[in-house]
Amino acid sequence: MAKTNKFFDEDEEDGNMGHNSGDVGGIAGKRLLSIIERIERLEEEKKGLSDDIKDIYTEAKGTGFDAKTIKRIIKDRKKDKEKLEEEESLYELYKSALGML
Amino acid sequence: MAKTNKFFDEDEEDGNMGHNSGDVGGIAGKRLLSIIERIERLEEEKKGLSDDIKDIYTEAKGTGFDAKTIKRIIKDRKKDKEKLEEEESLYELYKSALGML
Amino acid sequence: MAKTNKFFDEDEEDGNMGHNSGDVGGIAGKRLLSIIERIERLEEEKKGLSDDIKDIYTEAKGTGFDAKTIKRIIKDRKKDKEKLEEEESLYELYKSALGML
Amino acid sequence: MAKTNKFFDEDEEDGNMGHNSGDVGGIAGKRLLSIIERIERLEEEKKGLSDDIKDIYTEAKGTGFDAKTIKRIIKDRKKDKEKLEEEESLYELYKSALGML
DNA sequence: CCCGGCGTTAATGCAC
DNA sequence: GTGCATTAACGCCGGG
Repeated sequence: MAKTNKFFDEDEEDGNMGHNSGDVGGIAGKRLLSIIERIERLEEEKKGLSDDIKDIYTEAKGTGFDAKTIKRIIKDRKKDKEKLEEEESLYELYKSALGML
Repeated sequence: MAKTNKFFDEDEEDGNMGHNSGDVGGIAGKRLLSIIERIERLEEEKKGLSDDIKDIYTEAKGTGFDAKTIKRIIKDRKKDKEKLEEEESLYELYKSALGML
Repeated sequence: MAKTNKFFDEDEEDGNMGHNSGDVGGIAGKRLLSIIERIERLEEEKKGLSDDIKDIYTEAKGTGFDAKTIKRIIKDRKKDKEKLEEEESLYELYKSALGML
Repeated sequence: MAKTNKFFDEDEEDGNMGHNSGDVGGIAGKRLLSIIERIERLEEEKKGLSDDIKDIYTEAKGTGFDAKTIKRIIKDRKKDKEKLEEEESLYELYKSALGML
């Protein structure tokens, strides 16, 4: 097997376990489950926020605004912010190159 | 103008205003700005969560787990069990028809 | 099974075949294979074109041009062709209401 | 200027030209345009092929095949057999560790 | 030579 | 159900 993986590639201390049983269902399984559940929790929160945003657009449309144009404005504002950050990072880079950090 | 819009399509009460003054810069502008800022706030929170998720994957990789497989598992868990089996059986059927078994 | 599929959902004329054997390995399999091979052929051609494009970028870089900037130019030229004036005017209107001009 | 560029960074043979006149509008401009147009031509061809592929999927759906499954099959056929089995076994392992079998 | 970031492209979900 | 907007996956690229 080329790829390392959590279950089989580490040295096995326990010589008594059956072939390839490893940590299956054991500690690594618990860690894996923990990772998965943390991610799932965060994704649910993300989904909640997406729904909130969608609600705002729906409401805005209901009062006569055009959602597509609003999205475009938001994109513009984002771009402006990024441009400023880009300038900042270039500034930091130059300072770094000059040993001013 | 085909599309309704917040600024020009409503009945105008004030016959004295100069050309195109309407609500521009006034109440509708304030409402629009409020909408935009609420959305931007929520999108920032979403971005934060996305970053958190990315961190977890990074950490998981660092301890020997395979991110791609984890994503696949999470996808499975989201999917209705019946639908999943249906997809699998169709997949096997096609492979069988192609002599890929 | 909810989804229609080429092999099992059509009325079976041949009452002698085993349950669910259908066209597996037979005519539908041939049609499926044909579909797949046609798609694969086209995807190979696409890959060839992608490689050609990549070669041009490599050559351009070799003679002192900046690939990233060229890509940006090409994107701009594409966008120019797509621009819709109606959206443009509404966009300007909203920006005006926000004092973004 | 950090990045090389076709117009200003080369040694100037012609000492009489004004500051920064370089090849702008001259030979390098022609070469750049040629590069861009060659790329655009190839990208159009790519787009044509993409459309052809889309047509085949549409047709396949029209005769009862499932596009999603076909895509999965094509993906499989592209993938190295050994790598595919490796992925599958890791996937099964993770499911086993999670008690999803 | 590996890795993380980025740009492109495919897949999903949503609105009409 | 179809087209579109968002989101996720893939592959390339430059830097460490």
